[in-house]
Parts: sequence; structure tokens; C-alpha cells
Amino acid sequence: MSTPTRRPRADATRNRAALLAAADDAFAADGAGASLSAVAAGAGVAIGTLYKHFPTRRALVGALLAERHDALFARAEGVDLATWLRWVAEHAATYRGLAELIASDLHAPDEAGDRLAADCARMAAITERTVGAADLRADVTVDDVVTLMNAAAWTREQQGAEAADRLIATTLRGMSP
Amino acid sequence: MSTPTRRPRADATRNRAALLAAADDAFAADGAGASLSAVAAGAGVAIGTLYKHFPTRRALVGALLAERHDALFARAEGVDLATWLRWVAEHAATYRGLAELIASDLHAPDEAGDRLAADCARMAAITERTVGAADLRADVTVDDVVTLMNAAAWTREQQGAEAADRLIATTLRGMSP
DNA sequence: CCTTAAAGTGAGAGTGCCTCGGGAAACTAA
DNA sequence: TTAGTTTCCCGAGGCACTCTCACTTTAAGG
Repeated sequence: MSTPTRRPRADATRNRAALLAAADDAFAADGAGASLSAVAAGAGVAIGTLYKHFPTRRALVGALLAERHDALFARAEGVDLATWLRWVAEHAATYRGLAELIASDLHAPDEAGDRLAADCARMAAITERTVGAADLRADVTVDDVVTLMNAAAWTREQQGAEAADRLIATTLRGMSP
Repeated sequence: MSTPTRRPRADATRNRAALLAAADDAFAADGAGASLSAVAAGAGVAIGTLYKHFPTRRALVGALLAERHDALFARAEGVDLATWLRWVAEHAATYRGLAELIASDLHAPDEAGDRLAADCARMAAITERTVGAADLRADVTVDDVVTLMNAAAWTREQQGAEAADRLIATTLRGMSP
């Protein structure tokens, strides 16, 4: 079980970065379901290389979102619930179809090494903490808030930021004592 | 502009019915994105025949939902807002992916002869009427309620009936004076 | 029957997903 | 430098699905 891990090859590092950049372009333009062959082409790399670096679409999206997640979680400290929900909804609007991709993973068992699943768990933990700090009716559960979070993310994607913000505000009003 | 419309051929009627039945099976099993070749095969018909009857997936889904819609709209008379929202959410859960398919059509221009678009319009009208009859805060708009309706439909699909019902109840509480 | 228009057919072109065996290139150490 | 080793890249090819269209079949109506 020794780990004499050799330094990664230079071309591998370069290709990985090129793939991420191309994927960001493609996903921003065509949504999270954009053609992976197009991504590979955009990165100037063969399709096999893409799959070597990112075995699944989820892995690619997860890598792409990793930085954004870190930034999002870093500033979540001590923020109020309404703001947190707005932030998550805003984040979920990064690429079209992202809310569905992420939501569909809540049902799937999280494979080992899945960055996206880990980030979802972190997000759930923050949500739970933030809910605990909020003043809500006794019969409101964390699940209710998670439901609202998902719904707001989907709404933002389908109908824009204003509709999502209004949904959050109204529902939170209904949750307050 | 005479309409010496000949009676439709017997095999056409038969095939259309077989296609609808096969599509219902397939969509129920695999969601609204199920393979259309499989549907054609299930109906014992060539793929070209499917496309002759239903040029797009939307047309097929629309035809399939037509009866359900009629039933839904028929009993919507005088029902209260909360119930109406629950019914719509329940209806949207008929096939997986239905909420998205319908929502994505709200953005697309409704082509002529599109039954699904027409039904969406009828649904919007009923919603507007029901909202008018409900006792809500002055700053709540019909759009807010439509947003909730879509969100509840999506939630029902992703998280089940209970989560959707709770979202509806909580948000309506936030909308009441 | 026989004509005619409606309906059916299915190969084929296009697109996308994903795999796998062989080739190439970058490291490392002598 | 060079040989050895390991990592990485390549892209043809198998599979699935969508949608079209020139051609064939068949029911309807006289």
C-alpha cells in the first residue's frame, strides 16, 4: 500500500484544464446536458481522453463546480436562512439542467470519490445548521426547507431570479411563527 | 375550401390507438423521455407510422394527456386554491419528466394544433379564476401562484406527494393576509 | 372491380454515448 | 543520452436513439 505517487504528466494537467474550460463554455451555452464530444473537440482532445479524466458527466460537472462550491460554503458562515436559500438557488442556476442533475443524484447512491455527492452532503449540513439558527414554526422540518431549496433552484432555472426570490420570501413567511 | 373529408381509414384508427396504449406503458415505465422506437415496436408498427401520427414527442404526450386534462378541468369548478394546486401537482406526476416537458413548452411558442399548449392555456385560465376567488395578501400575484404550481409539480416528481403538499400548504400560509 | 388518396414502411443519415486495444509521449534512473 | 517504465492519449467501432423520405400497400368510395 505504498504511495510512491509520481508527479502527473504535464500533458495530462494541461488537457484536464483544457477540458474543464471547454466544458464550462459548452455547459454555459447548452446546459449541463451539452454534448461531450463537443467538449472534447473544444478542448482539442480525443473523446477517450475526456472519459479518462472524467468517467461520467457527473464527475465533470462536479469538478467544474468544486471551486464555486468552496466559495459558496466559505461565505455561508452565519448567514441567515433567506439569504442562504437565495444563494443556493442562484448557484444552481449556473448551468441549465443543473438542478435536475443534482436532484437526481440525491436518489442515486453516492459512488466513492464523487465530489458532487460530497458537496451535496456539505450543503445539507449547512442547511441544517442554518435552519437551527432560524426562528420557525415548531412543525417545520429541515426536510421542508430542503424541499423549498430544491423548488427555488428549479424555479430560478425555469422562471428567473425574481420568481425564485418571491417563492422563497413567501414560503418563509408561511414558516415563521 | 370544401371538406369532402373521407372517413379515416380503419387501420389508421387502430394504429393510433395501439400507439397511445404502447406510449402510455412506456412513459409510465421509463418517464416521458422513453424511447419512441420502443413505443412503435410495442404498438407493432413501424417507426415512420408513429411519426406520421405524432410528429413530435410533445404531440404524443399531449394526445395521451388530453383525456386526463378534460377530467381534471371538469372537476375544477369551484374548487379551492389549495386543492387545485394539489391536483395539478398530482397530475404532473403522471409520467416522470412531465413537469419539465410542460414547463419547457411555456418558453416555446405554441405551434398551431398543439393540444398540449391549448391545455396549458386552459389550466392558466382556471388558475387565474381560482386565485381571484381566494383570500390572499394584496401583493400576491397570479404569477406567484403559477410559480408555486410549477414548483409543487416538480417537487412532487422529485420528492413525492407529501413534500409537495407541505410546500403548497406552507406557501399558501405565507400568502394569506 | 378500379381508382385514388391516405397510410404504412424501414433503410439510412445524423448525433451522441462509451469502451478498449494499441500507440505515443513524458517521466526516471543509470 | 538512452533505455526502461508508466502514464496518458487516441479514435475507430459498437450501440442506441431520432427523424426523414421515396416507395409500397391498402382501405374507402364510386
